[in-house]
Amino acid sequence: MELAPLGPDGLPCGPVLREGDPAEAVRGRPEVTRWVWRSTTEVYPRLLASGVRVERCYDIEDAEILLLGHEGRYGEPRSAAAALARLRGGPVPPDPPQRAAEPGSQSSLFEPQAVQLPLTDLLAVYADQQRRHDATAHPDRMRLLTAAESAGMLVAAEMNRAGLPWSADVHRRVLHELLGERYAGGGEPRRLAELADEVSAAFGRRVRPDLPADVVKAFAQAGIKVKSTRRWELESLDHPAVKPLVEYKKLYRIWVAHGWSWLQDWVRDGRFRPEFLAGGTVTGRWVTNGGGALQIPKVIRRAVVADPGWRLVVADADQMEPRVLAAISRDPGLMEVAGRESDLYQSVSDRAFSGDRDQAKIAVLGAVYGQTSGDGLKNLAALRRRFPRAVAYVDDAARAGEEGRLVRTWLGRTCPPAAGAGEDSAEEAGIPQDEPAEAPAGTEWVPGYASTNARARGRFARNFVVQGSAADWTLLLLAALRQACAGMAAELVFFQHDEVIVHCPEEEAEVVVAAIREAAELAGRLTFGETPVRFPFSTAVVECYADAK
DNA sequence: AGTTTCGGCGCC
DNA sequence: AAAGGGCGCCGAAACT
Repeated sequence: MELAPLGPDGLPCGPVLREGDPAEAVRGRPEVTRWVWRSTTEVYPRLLASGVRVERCYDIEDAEILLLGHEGRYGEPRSAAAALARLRGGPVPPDPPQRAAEPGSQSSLFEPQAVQLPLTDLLAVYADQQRRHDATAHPDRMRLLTAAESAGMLVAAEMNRAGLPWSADVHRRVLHELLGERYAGGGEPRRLAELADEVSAAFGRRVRPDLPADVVKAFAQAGIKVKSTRRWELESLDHPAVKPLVEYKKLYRIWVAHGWSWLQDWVRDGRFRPEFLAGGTVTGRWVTNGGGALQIPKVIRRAVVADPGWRLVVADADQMEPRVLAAISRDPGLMEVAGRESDLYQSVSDRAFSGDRDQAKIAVLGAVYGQTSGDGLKNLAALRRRFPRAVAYVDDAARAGEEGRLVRTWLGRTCPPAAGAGEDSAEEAGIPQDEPAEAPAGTEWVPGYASTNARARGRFARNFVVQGSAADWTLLLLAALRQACAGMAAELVFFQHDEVIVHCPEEEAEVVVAAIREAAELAGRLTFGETPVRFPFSTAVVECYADAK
């Protein structure tokens, strides 16, 4: 378990530590504020378990992933051992397979470790990575990115240790209200059984509402053709089974995903402990392993309750994605509306949609997501007239994605040419891969030239630059907020894309609220440089998560 | 019997 | 009215 101290200049300042207890090593060098190590997820939980916190770190393997991506070498093994092999010219070892998380296990604590490198080798990789930062398009931003993501990994490890305060009693009460009594044998609870009976009665025969094929067949026998049993499609039908069916599906979902067995598996000692993983996705958004922590249904949030005398500070970034688009595109009009803290969609609609906020919101999100039909597309033209640079920015990204070129976030996180949008998976599924059709040279890009897969890549890339740059910003936000909370009892306990929860004693709550505001503005300046764009948060100080907003 | 994919839906 | 991005999770269905 090798780690080395870094001086203020980013250079190793020995002596270095080869083995033994890393906690002792860190304790022995209190003047060191930054450590370099192979993997935060393997080192830092052990440090925390020993009561040791570090201010900053540099994660070699995480930086390797980001640098390989930036260099357009996405498929290559990203372990420190692989990086060293590339540096020294030896055979490159493949990455070890990933392992799924078990409920309630602090997985990375006592598991077999990946290949360890002697510290001198690790530092050779580190030095090489520093050189590779210099070779990127924006070295300062790339340095900020690897630093920010390392900081995010510290935050994630600390959140994993803290856990989200969770009242099992409240959770059980909510489940009982929604689902009714449980029956022995683990079958459906009362309310679901009743709804299933109503569905069957409406069809005149036994129908299992949880089986899409059965439901489609039942509608066909009733003379109604449906392509799927998605809710929006069902709700357009005129049939007595629709209402209980939709209600069943909603409750069924809660039962299977956040019901009694979930509670049994994931909540212990008043805490829900998912495993947060910073940088788990191509876009830089976080993921969680186990427990569906980023998909807690609104009704279940009733169970997130602060400890006695403590509060939850729930903070939600206001219209994050269009504000980020303003900052990265530097569209004058969009920067102007994003320079105010007031509702951005309302401002956009005042300018381009005669005050219809919903239309403006649909148009903006449609532009960011690459909507191909419907009202969003219709309103895209109005958006393009008023905010031409902003729309051009995402259009350019989409075209680059279609053509297989690299696309980057503001700080330099790079979208692989065929990631996510299905080129690989489509290929594995046997879908023919037609070449992206080229628009005639000199013509302006229009949708429709490209193949289906290329268009999917385009939508991915379009969204990537916004969603990913937003993730860049939130990493710096978290880092700043973590630092602000360092001297207090306050703990970060939850993070979900544009929303953060801090658990703190009641008397610290107002300080935390202010800290969030300051961290957001600092993160904006650090990430995007001088920009008029503001990044306001809605904050609520509550005892129960469900009472926020 | 064990593993992978699919359909659907939760959150942003 | 109904479609675009990301992710995880579940049971069933479809495989090997």
